Amino acid sequence: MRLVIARCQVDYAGRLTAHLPMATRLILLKADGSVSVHADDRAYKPLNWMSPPCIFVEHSAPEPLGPEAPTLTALWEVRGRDGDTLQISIGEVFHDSSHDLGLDPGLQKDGVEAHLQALLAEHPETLGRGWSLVRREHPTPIGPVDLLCRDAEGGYVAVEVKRRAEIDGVEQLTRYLELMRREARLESVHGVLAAQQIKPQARVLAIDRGITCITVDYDLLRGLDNIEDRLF
Amino acid sequence: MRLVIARCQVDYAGRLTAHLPMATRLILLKADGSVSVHADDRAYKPLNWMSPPCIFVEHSAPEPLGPEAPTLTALWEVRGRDGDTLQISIGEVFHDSSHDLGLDPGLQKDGVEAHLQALLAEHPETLGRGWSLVRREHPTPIGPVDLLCRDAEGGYVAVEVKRRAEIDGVEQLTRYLELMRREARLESVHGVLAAQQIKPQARVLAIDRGITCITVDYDLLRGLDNIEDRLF
DNA sequence: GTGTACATATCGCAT
DNA sequence: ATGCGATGTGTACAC
Repeated sequence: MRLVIARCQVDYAGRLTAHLPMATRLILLKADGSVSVHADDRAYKPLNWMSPPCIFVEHSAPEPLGPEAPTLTALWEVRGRDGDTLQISIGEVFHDSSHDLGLDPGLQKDGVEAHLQALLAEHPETLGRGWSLVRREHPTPIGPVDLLCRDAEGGYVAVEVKRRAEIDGVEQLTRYLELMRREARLESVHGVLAAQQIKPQARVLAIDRGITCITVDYDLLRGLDNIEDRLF
Repeated sequence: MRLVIARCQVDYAGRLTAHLPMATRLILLKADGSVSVHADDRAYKPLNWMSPPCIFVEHSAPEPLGPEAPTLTALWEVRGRDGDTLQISIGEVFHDSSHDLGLDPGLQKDGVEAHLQALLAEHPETLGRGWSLVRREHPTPIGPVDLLCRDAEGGYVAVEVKRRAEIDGVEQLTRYLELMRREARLESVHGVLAAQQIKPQARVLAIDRGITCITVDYDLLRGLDNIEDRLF
């Protein structure tokens, strides 16, 4: 990884064009070939970047355009796979260092939607008394429904699981229901949106479409899971 | 901006929990208080981060847990606004430097959807012969339709503009059309999806719903605009 | 490879 | 603040 702090001017041309006037910034060159240009704010997103795979070329510094023009020390050009280009004109360099970081052992995550879905699959009774799981990832022609259950009366219920449900989650479940109801067996399948948090607008749309909203308690579900761990 | 290259272990707790084992990484501390932890790959995405506003606290180095345990030089804690925490245990430090970057003059973009919408608003005849613009951002109860036009016969047309149209663009326009058609004046409003590129699945769904798909040529539109610039 | 959905999405705008 | 849509979204997974 190479860290450069320098005055620079940046021009990107690809799906859009973008221009950064000359100013002092951090230029980050990673071992994967990627290049990113950071200002002194925004934790997550750089001002400009090029994702790998890409080709980095360093041109010799062009002659100054006039006696008043800033002296450039280098011109960097990064070419992406779709013909995207990132041109970085380097002025005064304040820092330039390289570091060998090695491979990262990687990230362990917990709490994402997949885990929530697994917990609900193991404990369908938390969605409704007497409910049982038919299968996870029940296939429909346009994609899998997260959970297919049966309620206490034996009726089918399609459950869409989200961490935070928004309007597109309702649209997604609506499409699934529409297609599932074309099957005789699932003609009267009911829809349930299960999420840790349901946005008000999503709730309104869901109710308008006869979809039941259930907010689930992730910590409670994890608790159930831990109790089971102790029992077995 | 402060750049630290160090062996570190990171734990994030917030919407999810995440753990990074001890390894050498770049820690970026920006002037806005944000913190991000980068490995030598994954392009511009940090492994962990905390967006501003957040509070940074440096604790004294804890005593080693045993004679074999790695010596920690510092323990950093970053607290976000929603109670998110990022804990960084710092081991050996290979680099530590600070730089004053100043405010960035900012980014200039061109070519995004807004521009495409503006060009189509100025040249509705490129969508259909004899078409005229009624208004941009025509309001509906659930949000504005990009363009409302009238065709050569005086019929209303609602146009959703996208750079690349996918299935959710069709859903969006469908919702707008459903609500617009509740108004007597717009009872028979027609739907048009206008985009530089339309994904096959989106096209199928649109046609199934009676929505017309039009691919627009951005460069051609810009050309029309330039010609106009010369004329006036 | 395409299509689909998820993300600690982030970001910007309007209400 | 919240809602909503766009993003040079990036990323993983299934078909």
